[in-house]
Amino acid sequence: MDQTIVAIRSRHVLLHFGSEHRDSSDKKHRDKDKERLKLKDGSSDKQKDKHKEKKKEERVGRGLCYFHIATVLSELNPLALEESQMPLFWHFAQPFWLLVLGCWFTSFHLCAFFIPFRWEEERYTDGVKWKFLEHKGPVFAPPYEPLPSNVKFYYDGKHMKLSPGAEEVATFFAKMLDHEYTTKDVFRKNFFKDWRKEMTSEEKSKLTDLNKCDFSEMSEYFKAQSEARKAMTKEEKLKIKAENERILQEYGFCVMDNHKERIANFRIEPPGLFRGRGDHPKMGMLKRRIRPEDIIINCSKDSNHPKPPPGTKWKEVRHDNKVTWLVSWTENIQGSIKYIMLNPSSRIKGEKDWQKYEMARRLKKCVDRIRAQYREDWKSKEMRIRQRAVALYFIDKLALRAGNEKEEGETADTVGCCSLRVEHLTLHQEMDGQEYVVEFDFLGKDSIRYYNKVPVEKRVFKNLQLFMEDKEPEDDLFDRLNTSILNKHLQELMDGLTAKVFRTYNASITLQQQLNELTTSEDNVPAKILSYNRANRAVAVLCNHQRAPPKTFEKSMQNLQTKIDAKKEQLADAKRELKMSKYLLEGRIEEQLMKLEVQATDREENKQIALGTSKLNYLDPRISVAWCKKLGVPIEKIYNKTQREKFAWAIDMAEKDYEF
DNA sequence: CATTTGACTTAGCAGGATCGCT
DNA sequence: AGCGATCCTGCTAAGTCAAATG
Repeated sequence: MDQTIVAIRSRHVLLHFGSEHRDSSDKKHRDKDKERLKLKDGSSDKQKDKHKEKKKEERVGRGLCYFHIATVLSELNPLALEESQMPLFWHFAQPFWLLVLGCWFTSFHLCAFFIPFRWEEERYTDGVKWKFLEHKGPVFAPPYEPLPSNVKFYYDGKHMKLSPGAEEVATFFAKMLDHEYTTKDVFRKNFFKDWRKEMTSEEKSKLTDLNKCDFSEMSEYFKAQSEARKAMTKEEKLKIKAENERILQEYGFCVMDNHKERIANFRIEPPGLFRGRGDHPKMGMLKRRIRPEDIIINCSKDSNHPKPPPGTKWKEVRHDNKVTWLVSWTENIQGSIKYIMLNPSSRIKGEKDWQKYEMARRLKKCVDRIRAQYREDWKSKEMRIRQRAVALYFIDKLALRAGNEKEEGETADTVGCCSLRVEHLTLHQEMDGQEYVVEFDFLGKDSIRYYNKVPVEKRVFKNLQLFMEDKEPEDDLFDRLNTSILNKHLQELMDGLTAKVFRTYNASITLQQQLNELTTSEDNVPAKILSYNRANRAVAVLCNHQRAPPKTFEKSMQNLQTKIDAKKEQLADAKRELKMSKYLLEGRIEEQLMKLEVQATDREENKQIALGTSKLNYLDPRISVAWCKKLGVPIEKIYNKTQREKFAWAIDMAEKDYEF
């Protein structure tokens, strides 16, 4: 039994383990385990008391709950704790038997229990997200290190020593010199304006023209630094790695309601020059350094509050358990709030993710009705209803985003469905032998171009003509519609329905259909994976998830082709030589050849498509898990380690017959 | 009611880490 | 072992959407 897990799986008890385990069915160990859940400074005593009160509340709720071994053992069944060292049985209020035999774990490895069961009400009512939250606060960006005196800055050909404040901002620019955008007017203008704000009055009067600034020595210095970093010895690199690990251990985790959880982004964003995506009017602006005085800490009252660095203060410490963030600050470019939150592997994120897919599955049940409804609405005598219906058709059919209005001049000019303008589509009565074709061409999120030619139904076409009548190109296509109106309508059609649910629904259902169509159990594993990637790709195309072709694409394709050719040769050789092992050898080479060819196809088809986004955000992971189980594909071939952590709930939950 | 704010998800990319070959 | 190719992770911008605000 050593190093193994004894777990009896009923349909409703699912266990998930870290990599090191220790028998904790022993009571002594159990107490130790409880100790280990605390952060360094500890807080479990207060917690324990609180938890007694909480027990009842936590048992009611609707949702997927997962617990640590300590939670399960100490909280869910205190009786069993006393009575038995061995398998614990307990009977929950409703017809679900939960059963746990034993478990191993150490303090450094999270051992998560996933216990999906039906609760009767909300786990926490009124939007309460947690009862206990303790963390160490953020890690700040390292302070600015002034340049050595031999690295000089020149203005109009003459050496000039900059004040530390001005120098720091100058280095930001110097580091970007190789980037194309430092040549852009808007970038330079914004940068120079913000740089001047950091200058002393003397510098301000001298430095009046960015074109006369020579950052080349700075730039060279940083390049040399990065070379030096690469050339470091193994020991030095190891030392840095160890230090990073130490920081991770200290600041990278928090305790939320008895779970030790990984924090997603515990490091504060360092200062630098803002680079928005696409044609952003604020590119080049100075993103200022965040100090403790800018930071709002969120934690529970009864926790050990994080301490600000010596000699500093937090802006505020609050105890808001209606939100999930641990730390926040206001960023100076857009004035928006940034947060430190938990890792996707955390309970709070996993639960939310699961809910998202459950919502999409609810849409599946009534999507026919909703489609019938919006088709009916194309004929409405009210313009606003027709617009709403056509927009919804696009969102459903093309998986467009909702398209909130944006403040003009504050961000890049991008649109989604509700914010489409007349200039973004062209109507073709007939095109390439098809009738009623709509040609879309606009920039969407992240200024990614959406280009598509879609045949639509006649009624949609006629409506579009109507909406576009007497309008200028820059006018809104749907002038009687916005996302708020649309979502209110959707809310009436189905509780909790919003525009983005259609993206999730259509993505997931597409994956499921494609997997069914493309894969057979007779295929070998590489062929199955090719099919999986193709199904994934169909979704990525639907959602318009693009990427820049990898810089090394052509070359890597060539290399692969070389390998294929070599393999073919090898196969021909083997066929010529009539040896005993002929068949075996041939078979093996053929298999290798096929593998390579599959790889080539896959890569070619994937040139400009990014699969990651849909995999991570739109595809119900249970579909993939079920597919793997059904076809005997190891889950590791589909999800890497991080992804398996994020989708642990699905991996444990979904059986091979799961249907989205 | 329109507008703003706040909290949260979704997004592509750069560069570091790891892999697999010679 | 060294090296290029590939994979993965961290980063942070840019969306969605509901609630707060005026």
